Amino acid sequence: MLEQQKLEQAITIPVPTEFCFDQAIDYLSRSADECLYHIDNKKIYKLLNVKEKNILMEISSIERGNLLISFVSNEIPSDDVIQSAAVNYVREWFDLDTDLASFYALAKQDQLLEQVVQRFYGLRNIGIPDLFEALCWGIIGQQIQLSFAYKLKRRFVETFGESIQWNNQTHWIFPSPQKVAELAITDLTELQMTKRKAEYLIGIAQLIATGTLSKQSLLGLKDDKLVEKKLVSIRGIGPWTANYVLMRCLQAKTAFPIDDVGLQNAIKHALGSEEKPTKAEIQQLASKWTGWEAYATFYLWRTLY
DNA sequence: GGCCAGGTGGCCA
DNA sequence: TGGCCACATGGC
Repeated sequence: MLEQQKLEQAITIPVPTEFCFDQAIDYLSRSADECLYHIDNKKIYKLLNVKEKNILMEISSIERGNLLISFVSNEIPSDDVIQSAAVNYVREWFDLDTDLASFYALAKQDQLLEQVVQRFYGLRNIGIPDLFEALCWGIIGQQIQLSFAYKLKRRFVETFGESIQWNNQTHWIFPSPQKVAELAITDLTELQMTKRKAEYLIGIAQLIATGTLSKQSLLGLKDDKLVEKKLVSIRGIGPWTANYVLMRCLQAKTAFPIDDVGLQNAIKHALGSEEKPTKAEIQQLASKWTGWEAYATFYLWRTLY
């Protein structure tokens, strides 16, 4: 009975050739402190807000590697708008619309990427489709170790986000810009954010809550350089965060956080070098990645964690 | 206890 | 533009 109800509501999403669900699962499993989705028995559970409702999705891999979205929990949407929002979210989250063939062709000829793409074949640039979440995650991660960044994010989400209970598990959704816009600095410094980070997060929440900044408006700009310029003009967003958000949220293939210390370390290890590469050396290496800088970065990061 | 972390803003030439 | 430097906080 229950099984039948699930099947009626399930949606199949076809996947491209170079897609590997297990790679996505491995990537998504990299931190025990991750709180914005839950993985159990190769199924991903993710709370999504559509039309003022929090809907719990279950994403799994079925025959031919295709993805299946089922809606679980109390609210099972029959609404087309909600269903298409879920499909769009998953397509963006797993970057299913990119043809990776030319990236792999390029990587085959590249000393740094050759081994890496073999090891992570089928890995997609797993994204953060929500702009506010992507910006916050970038800012939270500035200049601190990733393990601590996850802890800060968890505290932030569990303090100011919403949640539902299902199957003995709490499922969280990222705090809304409206909620964060009204916070005081001390609300965030109590979580052990620095004062400056607290200012950045609240400031950006206010820009989004008032409609001054939106994903749609950024995507409406003519090219990615303009988006970068717009983002960098916002307090708390420098070149690193702008490119990080371009690559994780706006699916910009040429986004390249060149100053990233993780990228430097990944290249150092890949080259078996004693020292981190200089910016000029990275630029030299990246000159062969034209059009695929974001994917190259994402795959190199993957070698670290 | 010192150095490092998926940096940024501000100041100075 | 490009180069310093203060900033804060946990991890190792």
